[in-house]
Amino acid sequence: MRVDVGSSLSMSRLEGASVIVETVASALEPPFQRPRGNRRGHGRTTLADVARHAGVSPITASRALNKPLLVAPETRARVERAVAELRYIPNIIAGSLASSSPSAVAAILPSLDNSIFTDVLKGAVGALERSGYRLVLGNSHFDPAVEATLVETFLAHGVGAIMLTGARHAPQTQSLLTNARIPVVQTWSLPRRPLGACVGFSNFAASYAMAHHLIERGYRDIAFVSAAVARNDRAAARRRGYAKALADHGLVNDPSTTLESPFGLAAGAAALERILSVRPSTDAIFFANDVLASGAVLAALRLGLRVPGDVAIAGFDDIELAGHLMPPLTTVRIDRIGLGKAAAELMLEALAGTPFKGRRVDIGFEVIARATT
Amino acid sequence: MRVDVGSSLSMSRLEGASVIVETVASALEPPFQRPRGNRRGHGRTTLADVARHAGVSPITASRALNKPLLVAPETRARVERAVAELRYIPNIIAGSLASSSPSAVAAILPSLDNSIFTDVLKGAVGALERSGYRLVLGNSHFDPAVEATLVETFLAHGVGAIMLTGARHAPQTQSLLTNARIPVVQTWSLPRRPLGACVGFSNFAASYAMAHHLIERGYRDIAFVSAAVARNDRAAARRRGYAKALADHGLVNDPSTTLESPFGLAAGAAALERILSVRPSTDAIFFANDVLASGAVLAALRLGLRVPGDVAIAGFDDIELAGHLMPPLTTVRIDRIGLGKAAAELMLEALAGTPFKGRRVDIGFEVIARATT
DNA sequence: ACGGTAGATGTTAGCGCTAGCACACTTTCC
DNA sequence: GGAAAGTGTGCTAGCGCTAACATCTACCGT
Repeated sequence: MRVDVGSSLSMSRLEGASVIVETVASALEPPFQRPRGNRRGHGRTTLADVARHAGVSPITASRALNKPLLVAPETRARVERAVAELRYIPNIIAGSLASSSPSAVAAILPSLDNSIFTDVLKGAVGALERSGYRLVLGNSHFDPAVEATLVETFLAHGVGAIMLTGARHAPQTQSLLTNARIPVVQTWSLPRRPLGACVGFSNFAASYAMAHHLIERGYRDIAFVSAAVARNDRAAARRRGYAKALADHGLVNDPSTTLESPFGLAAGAAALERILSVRPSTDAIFFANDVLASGAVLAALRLGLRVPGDVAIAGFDDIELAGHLMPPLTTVRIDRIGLGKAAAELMLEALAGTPFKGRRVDIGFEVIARATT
Repeated sequence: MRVDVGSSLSMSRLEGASVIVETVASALEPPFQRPRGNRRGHGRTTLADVARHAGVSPITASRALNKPLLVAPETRARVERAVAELRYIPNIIAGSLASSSPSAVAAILPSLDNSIFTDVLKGAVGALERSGYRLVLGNSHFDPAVEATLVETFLAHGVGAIMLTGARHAPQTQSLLTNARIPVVQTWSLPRRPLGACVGFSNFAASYAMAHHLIERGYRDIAFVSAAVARNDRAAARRRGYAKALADHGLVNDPSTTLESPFGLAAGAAALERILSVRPSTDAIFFANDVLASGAVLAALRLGLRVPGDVAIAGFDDIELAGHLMPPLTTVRIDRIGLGKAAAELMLEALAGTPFKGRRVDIGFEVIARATT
């Protein structure tokens, strides 16, 4: 295994000491003995310092900060004053080691380039806001091996729950997760037998619906572009939904106009040009994500192609840009913020003890017919 | 102080145990005594278990994993086998408490909605990849109070260095940072007296250059739109640069066409309409970020306005969309990935002991004249 | 042969914090 | 009025891991 790159996003709650501006920490160093062999030379203020300053035991100081209701108001006030005067910053590392209770949950996203994932994040952060759990985020770059390493890292850091994207994961990921016995939420799709719970929608059905919409509009010579299906089970499901719709209506599904594409506006533009050169009779292109579709719409404008006159274009996701394009893009709307929120809430419920295993939350989808079809 | 929402992105290095697929952990639980009063009922495999299984002392097992060169190859192999067989996952929390050495650095960004910040992230993650430090990311939502709380949280978590966005910070942030005595890198601007080091460019000069470009092209009735300057020192500096350029060329700087705007394509569109209604004679609009400018270009297309015929539009940042618009957007290019990389490298150097304080790295800017002006 | 040095492993003592219990010292109740 | 049930605080003993030192073995040169 090699170096792994991940990323984490955390949300946290921290009681802040009001800050006294003068520097007092060293002046107030207690004159008492330090245990010999004390290794910390850096002298960061500890809870013991605070306790001494407040004239209470360390455990009382700890309680005053973490379980204020168990401490007499007057004692608590003394501790709080000591905290402020010493500019005490708790050592959360030590705290969570001692209590061995998770203080964070993790989410692993395949990318941060696409705003669809940051929207999910937004929803999750919102739901976690008042929970007391931080959210740590990993970026798997659509690589199952990186995902597995991230899972391992997060387990090593003691997260209480993990949110994954998609239904397909490395065997190692699954065994790590099973072994760790922590709640897992899969997002963006609805596996029949989720690892823990899942929140998503039927990518197959959504894609089928969009393909159906195109066929209904009268398009007959349709092309399809998605991300590489090998690394992306959502893209794979969308391609299946598209293929099924074509088959159900007796249309040919030409493999030469069923493309896999990298990500980005430029890639969408390239796919458009490629398809029109491979098969000029194409009358509609269904892109399995809006960034590609937007790239194509913008390219059409540059090339002087009329949309949908010369070629219709449909997308998937309903990103902000979709509605601002000229013409505005037909797409499939997914409530990404709701998805993130639901996933986070499932994790919180699981951490609170609610039965969780096997729950499947369908957030649905909506075909938004705008002007590119 | 209140609940704080942040976010973190981490990059990490973790030696992975090769995984044996059958579940062996419980079967291999050592038959030996457990110290009485052991509080952990969950039975996660510890390093002590591994050591026992390998027939060595815990410290040797620790060394075999963390300082392999200090351990005889044969012993190391035994430990590694034990790790694999027991599916041992190290407890990083405990490790970093014991060693009290930082294992992460933090970056605080004002937003994840704008791809310019995720680009910086990309650069930073790249530089940190092989360093052994994780990167933790906080999202301040352009709020200095949230930033202060994030700083506090990160200090509580023991990060070794912090990267901030912009030059302006709450007094509390500054005092926390001074007190913590850890390296701080400020990004996106070049304060004369940085808290630690800084990496950025002159927002004033870049903005001046773009305004100069517009004036040079013959535009005389120029408007300016930026984010709210009160919460964004970069926007403030850009507005000053714009104003200076106008003044230097004897042009009027009409306050009624100097706008502050929320973020997003829709906001850019609204700003365009607002300016053209307030002052129909406006011949150019300089947007201090590309998302607003792009929203305006797209809106112009919808409204049937010719760009630059009816109104010229300039942006700032050079996001991907800028080059794909029709017409492609004139903007200021910033090497954001390079910025993130340089900032991360500064942190690493500081952690390695290189003198650091006061270093100012100018990454420059480049006016990209495309077709909207 | 000897101390000397390097290499490999173990012993001890915490890192800073918090469960779990123990211990006053109330307050409440029949 | 005495047991029962709080309330507030402190002590002890770790959480799982690792720094620092101590050992304990080769192996070295002179």
